[in-house]
Amino acid sequence: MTDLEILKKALDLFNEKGYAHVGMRELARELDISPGNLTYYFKKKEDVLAALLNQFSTLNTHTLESYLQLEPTNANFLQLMRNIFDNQFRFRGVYVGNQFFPVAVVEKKIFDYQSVVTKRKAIYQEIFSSLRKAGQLDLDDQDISFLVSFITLFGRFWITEATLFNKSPNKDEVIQHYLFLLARQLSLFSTEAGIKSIEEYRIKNRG
Amino acid sequence: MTDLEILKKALDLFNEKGYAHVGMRELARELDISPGNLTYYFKKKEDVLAALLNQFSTLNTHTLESYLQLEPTNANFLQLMRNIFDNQFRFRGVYVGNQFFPVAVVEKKIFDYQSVVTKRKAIYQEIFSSLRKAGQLDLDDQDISFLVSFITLFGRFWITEATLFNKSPNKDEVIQHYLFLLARQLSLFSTEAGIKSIEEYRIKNRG
DNA sequence: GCCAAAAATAGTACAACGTACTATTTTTGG
DNA sequence: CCAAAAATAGTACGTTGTACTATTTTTGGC
Repeated sequence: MTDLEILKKALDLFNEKGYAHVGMRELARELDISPGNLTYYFKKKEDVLAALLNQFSTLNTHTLESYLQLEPTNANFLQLMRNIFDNQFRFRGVYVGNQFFPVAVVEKKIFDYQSVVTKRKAIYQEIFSSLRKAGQLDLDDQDISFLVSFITLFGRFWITEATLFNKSPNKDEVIQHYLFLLARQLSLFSTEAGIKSIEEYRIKNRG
Repeated sequence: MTDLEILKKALDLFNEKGYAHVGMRELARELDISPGNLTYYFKKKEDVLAALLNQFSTLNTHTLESYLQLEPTNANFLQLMRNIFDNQFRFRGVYVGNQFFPVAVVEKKIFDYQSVVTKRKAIYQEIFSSLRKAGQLDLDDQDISFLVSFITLFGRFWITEATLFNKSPNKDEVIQHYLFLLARQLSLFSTEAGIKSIEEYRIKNRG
């Protein structure tokens, strides 16, 4: 048995039933090991959650890095967001709201969520600034900080809204929906070239 | 002992510690009654949650009804949203994310959350339409449906974001912050008169 | 004002949970 | 080959939600 096998199965179960409704004994049973053995790999259930969050976080970091290689266009930005949305959908079971996080977070040991948020904000700030410089967006600094606040909240909670009633909604459908909303918001601050880029992205991802 | 006394104390505890971290025994102890007696009033912990949600829901309904008496201006709309934000802050402990709801929701017995969301969407649709008719907003039907989607997500999850790290943030501060974001979003679709109305609201509420 | 019925309160118990602890088996490396 | 380490299993403890029963208190009709 390896950590990765455990995390894979755990994520499946969390996605299916929700973190709160998956027990350590159940996870062990699904893995065909004893509960005692499971705690050998992860002493606390929270540790499983934290490990998954770290997986998710590094996945997003890679997604972001490959975006930063491309030229800054609205189309590329939307593609980035689609990829991130994909990641979020894959890890939707770890979006546990504010009921389980703080225990792990406030003590700042296993997963420093707060600093992740701070970094993410800085990155979006950077992204929007470079989209402005590239002539895709037409906005002032206040607009940027508004967009950053918007995308921080929107990009964090769309998946929660989407899975409130339905733990496994149609992936392409919901991502399409929320990406569409995001594109519309972006278009409100776009130059002509920026709007063109958004439309190009839309055409490319329809047919 | 009355239901209302129990709910009052329960909300206090939920706000302070989070729903998942308040036990039935603890709630009983705080009320100076026995656990057995508590279950006489609320058979399940979920029932406490559902009752609080109903309180919250009717409070919002009243808030909304008094708005509908006023003339449709952006200023009045922002005042409405401030009042709703106030309500949400007061009941922030019941915003438990998608971990505890579904059990009560899917079975559709104690609190039909899904229908609440549907109704709320219809109401916002109505509100934006009448703001358009009143010359406050300048938007087409697609814009309205965008704004409705925006405000549904934003209006649901701002409080979750605000309390992710800090269970009791400064109320006026956070409400000011998120109301400011909302006003900016609204201004993107406002007529001159609408923008004026937003500014009037802002002046009135700064002192 | 009594007294059965109802309401309210208390106490106990059970299954499930997270998890700590110990014992046992298997694998590893000099 | 064999001691050390890693991996696995088993057990047990405290806590949780909650079901159940017993007891006390309140109520309403005669």
